[in-house]
Amino acid sequence: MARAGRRPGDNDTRGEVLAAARATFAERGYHGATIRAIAATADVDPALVHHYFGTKEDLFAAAVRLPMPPAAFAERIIGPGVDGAGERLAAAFFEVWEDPTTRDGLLTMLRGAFATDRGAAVLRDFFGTVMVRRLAGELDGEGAELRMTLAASHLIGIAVLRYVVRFPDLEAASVDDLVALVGPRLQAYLG
Amino acid sequence: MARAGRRPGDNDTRGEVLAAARATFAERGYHGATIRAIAATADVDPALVHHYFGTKEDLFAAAVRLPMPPAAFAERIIGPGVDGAGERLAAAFFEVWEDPTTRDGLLTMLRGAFATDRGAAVLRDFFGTVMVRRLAGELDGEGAELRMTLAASHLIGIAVLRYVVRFPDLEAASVDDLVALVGPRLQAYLG
DNA sequence: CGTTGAATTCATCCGTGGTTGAATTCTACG
DNA sequence: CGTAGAATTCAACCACGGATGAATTCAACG
Repeated sequence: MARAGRRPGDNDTRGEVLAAARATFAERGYHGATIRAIAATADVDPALVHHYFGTKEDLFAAAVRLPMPPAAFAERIIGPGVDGAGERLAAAFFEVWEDPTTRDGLLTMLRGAFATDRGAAVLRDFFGTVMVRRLAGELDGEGAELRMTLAASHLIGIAVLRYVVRFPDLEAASVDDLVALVGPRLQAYLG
Repeated sequence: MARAGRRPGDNDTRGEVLAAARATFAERGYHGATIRAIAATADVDPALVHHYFGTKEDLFAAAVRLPMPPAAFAERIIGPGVDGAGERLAAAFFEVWEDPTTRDGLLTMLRGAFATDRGAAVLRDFFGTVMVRRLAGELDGEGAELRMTLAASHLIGIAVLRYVVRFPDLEAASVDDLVALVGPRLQAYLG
């Protein structure tokens, strides 16, 4: 079925391919996700994937999506001041990770950091530029950058255990409980 | 060079292959590490790898090494009581991760958790049985298991950023500084 | 020394998966 | 309508990498 040639009607196949790529990268990681599998998910020929996105690495780059403009993200955390920034950070973190729209893109980025050097670089950049440089700039005291990095590392670890490894205790916990527990620990690093 | 047949002398080739496997898995992850690359590192024919360790998955299982008997590990942390357990946990964590002997095995386990379902299961088991069940059992208060899991997640995150992604701020920090900063946050979860 | 078995390499097979260029079907626009 | 170009599939190539079975060299032991 599905013979050669353009399909009738008005359709956004490119978008479907991209969504399939996100879902597949998120679920199986860079190497585990094959172009063929992505194409199958999008119900499309593998060649079409290349037609739209070029090489697999290009497709990966297109699939990595940040939840919101990084600057806005940082602003939202630190804008109201250092007080309560820990809880705001935790809340914002879970907000984007729990949203099915953005989760796949984030998972793709996180898993990518383990799969390819370029993926690791993406994560380094994201954290370096946005989180640490911008947020740590507002903090007082010694070693603000290191403290900010440690706060970020905690969130990374939670993402790993809750969304990748699916550790039962963490997967079962409610977001409210998590924010209540994690927020103060983050605040301890920031204050 | 290296013609067919047994090599003269008394040598532990099997051990060298295993070490090469650990190093390669640690550096490139499960999929990135090829049997051929491992064999080349050990200066050996690929077939020999299979001869000793069977399938690639078997080799991976052999390469994942825990730093010490998990029970002993847990005992060391919680044995002296809840007081100071946070610092002891942090110290023990960095001890095994900074030791080049054990680091490759741990990296293999951590990266493996991202690459294959089985790898994720290994990590789940390790944390589930040892860390959480054993350690959380000694804690007081509500949600001891979740709190313990969160403490563990922080350590995982640090491992990711320091040893996998190689985030500069974290890589540059001294172990003493890290223990001093992280210990109290872990203690906050435990107490 | 001769024989057995372990250690090691050789040659090769085969599946998987990224990639490509040509062919086919549709839409848009004159 | 006719033609240009975009969307889509077809068919195939080719490299990489895991796996295997036979052949070769050495050690151990009688």
